[in-house]
Amino acid sequence: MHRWSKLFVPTLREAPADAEVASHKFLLRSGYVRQLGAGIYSYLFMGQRSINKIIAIVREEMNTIGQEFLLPGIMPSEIWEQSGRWTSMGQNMFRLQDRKGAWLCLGMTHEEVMTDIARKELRSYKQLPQIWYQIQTKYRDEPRPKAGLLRVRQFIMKDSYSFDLDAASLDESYNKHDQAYRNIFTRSGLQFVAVEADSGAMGGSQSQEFMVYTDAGEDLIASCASCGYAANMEKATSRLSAVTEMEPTGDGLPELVHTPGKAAIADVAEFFQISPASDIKTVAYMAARLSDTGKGKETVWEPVVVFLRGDHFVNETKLMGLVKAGELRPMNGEELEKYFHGPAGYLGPVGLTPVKSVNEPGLKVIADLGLENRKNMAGGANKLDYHFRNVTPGRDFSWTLLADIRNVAEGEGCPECGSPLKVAKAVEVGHIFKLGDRYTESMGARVLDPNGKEVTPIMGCYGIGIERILTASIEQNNDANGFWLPRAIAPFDVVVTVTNISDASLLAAGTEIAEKLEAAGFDVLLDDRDERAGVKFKDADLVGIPFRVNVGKKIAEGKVELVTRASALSVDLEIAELLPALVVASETK
RNA sequence: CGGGGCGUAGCGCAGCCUGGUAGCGCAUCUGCUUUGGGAGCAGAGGGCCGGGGGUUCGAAUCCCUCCGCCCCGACCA
Repeated sequence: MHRWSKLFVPTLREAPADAEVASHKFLLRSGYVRQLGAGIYSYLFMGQRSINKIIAIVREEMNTIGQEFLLPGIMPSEIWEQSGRWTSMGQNMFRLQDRKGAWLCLGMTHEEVMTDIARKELRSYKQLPQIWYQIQTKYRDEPRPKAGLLRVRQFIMKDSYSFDLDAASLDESYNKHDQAYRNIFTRSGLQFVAVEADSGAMGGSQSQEFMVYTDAGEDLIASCASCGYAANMEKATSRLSAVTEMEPTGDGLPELVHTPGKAAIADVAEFFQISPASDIKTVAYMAARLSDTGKGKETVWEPVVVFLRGDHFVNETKLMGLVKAGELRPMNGEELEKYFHGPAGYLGPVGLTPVKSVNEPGLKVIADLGLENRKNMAGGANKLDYHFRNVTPGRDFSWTLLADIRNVAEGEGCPECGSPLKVAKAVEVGHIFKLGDRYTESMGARVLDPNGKEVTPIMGCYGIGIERILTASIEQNNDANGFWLPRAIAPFDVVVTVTNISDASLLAAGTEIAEKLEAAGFDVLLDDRDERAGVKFKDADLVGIPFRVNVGKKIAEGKVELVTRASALSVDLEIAELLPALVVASETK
């Protein structure tokens, strides 16, 4: 049992001005955390207690499938050079030199170290599979830390790594994590969804994110209420309803039309009296690709042009994956002139000569699936103040690749069942990922298979953001007065508020009740501060504790109040009824 | 990195435009009263006005520069 009068719980009546999202405000106001720098926070008593509870859940579930390690937080550059990530990680990695001038980095993830252990120690298929995990601080020099603990430069991550002999075995390791993660997030009291995720340009076959819906989130999730389909916007697809095609004019071939000043999609659509869905949107990029020039790898910028329906938007994550680009930027005027011979606003597909494969150097044209089987569309003529009509994809222009390259939009048909999709913001709390041999191959991890043949084990990696579980929970459970956490991750299960400690009998009764609850297995905070009742009620509402017991004047009738923070419901109970009532209440939470 | 904003007491802010040596609310400390939803009265303490440079008789205020923090976009637990 802890006595509030002896603790350091610096609550704030007002939120600091630079706190924007609910969890950030409340973490500060409740005295859970204090900020040291951009994306760098100290966890105080209450925050640390909550984090410890989250870690305990994670550890317990992970121990059912894997073995806990603790790897170094600082490491030499060599292993990162071997995996090729010393350069590809770029600015996100904190780098430093030791006194001898040797380069080191702070750990932002631990594939390299785990693989280093694996390659030095694993010799036989008989040692596989392995699942190794750790709960450890990660350092990432985020370009933009924000939203309190949601996006920071130092955070605690549970990261695990599996080593398997073959794909079937990796499936098992992956599925074990899937189940463990579901257990963890369920026990943490989060409303979450598992979604299909983008695997990134780094390769890897399958990837799933665990998301919690909240407006503070940075991701967009498309989901279907009727069949359960859910995917990150980076990956989501949809069914489109048919578009009524325009009637062809003249001989039905592309016809040049004078469209002075009609540069925007909406203007063009209005001019032709068509829906934007019948206009072809042109988006021109330069894409940075790592290219093997024969003498080492080099970044080259190549033109990539996307054509899609006028009412659709390019999904740059999908695009980067398709053309294997590390970076995209819009073409500048000079480049537009070079590849289109026309100005922005009047760009179009007719007359371009795309290369045949995305691996070929030269102009790559990606057409969105929404253009498949369409006809008689409008599109820029690559000439100032002119558009074509009667443009039929496939007949009047060709492409390097026909692919899903657009963002799905709210209301479009679910790819599985056709029901309207919903799009909502969410925060990522976990990610599971099949890596394949990306690291084991480059770093030289090999084992002998049953036939005595040397093979490369394949890996999976799996992460959980510890603080994000806390943050997401606060985002899901707050009101004007503060927040409430599920008992499993709250710093205390119950706060016993003695309304007036100058009444010695009240304090004695409160202390006795607190001790009894503690003995029954609850984590109890006794609010024995010399404050007015109102102050203590306000603080209790603020700091995330799910239950409160008020010990006040009703003690004269042998009664106390049990207040459930989430519902704000209060019941008067005989002291003897309190414990059983609390047991019931905390189980239904 | 691009765009926007902000740095004045622990927290929230005013003062800056139009230079004259810093103020309000909350918090803190003392005393009395009060004691179930952030109490009342009386008194007190607390500031290199983010750092450096410049203009000026004089700078929180004007100019230059650096630093920090927040928000919006490209990245991820």
